[in-house]
Amino acid sequence: MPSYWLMKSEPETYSIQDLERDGRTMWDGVRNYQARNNMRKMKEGDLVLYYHSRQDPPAAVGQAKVVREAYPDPTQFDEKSRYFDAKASEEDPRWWLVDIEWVETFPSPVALSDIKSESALGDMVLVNNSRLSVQPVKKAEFDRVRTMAGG
DNA sequence: GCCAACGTTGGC
DNA sequence: GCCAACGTTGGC
Repeated sequence: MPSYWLMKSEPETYSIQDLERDGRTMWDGVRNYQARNNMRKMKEGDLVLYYHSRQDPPAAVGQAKVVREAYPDPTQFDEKSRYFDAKASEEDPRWWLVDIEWVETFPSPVALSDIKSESALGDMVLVNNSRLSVQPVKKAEFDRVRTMAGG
């Protein structure tokens, strides 16, 4: 049985349309331990709500699937990368990532305001800790958001 | 673009 | 190990 997650991205950086075009991507650049730890718990086949932050309105915009379990984020070793981390080494990586694959772009995105006004979604991490960029979601929450997205 | 909330760093 | 200073996130 898959687990469910929510991953945030600023659409200007990497949108659901970019993921749809690319098919799959490496979720690099996460530099928060809690978010990293969540990625390390992910299993192949887990499902992800794709969320656009810092857009108007912020919204859940689609669905993705974990296709490769956690491995070291190569950008932490790349001095030219903005994600370079001098304290990380190949022997002792700090940052991990997963690969995800596009599943669906929602026919109608579910705005944060709609999520907040849905009482069944009141316990979502999204509603209570707005900063965590990779977070667990309950199956019932995932299904509810999917239903609200129509189509 | 502002700024509150949160996370991290580093001096002590 | 505390906590002030700083940096980042992300809703508004």
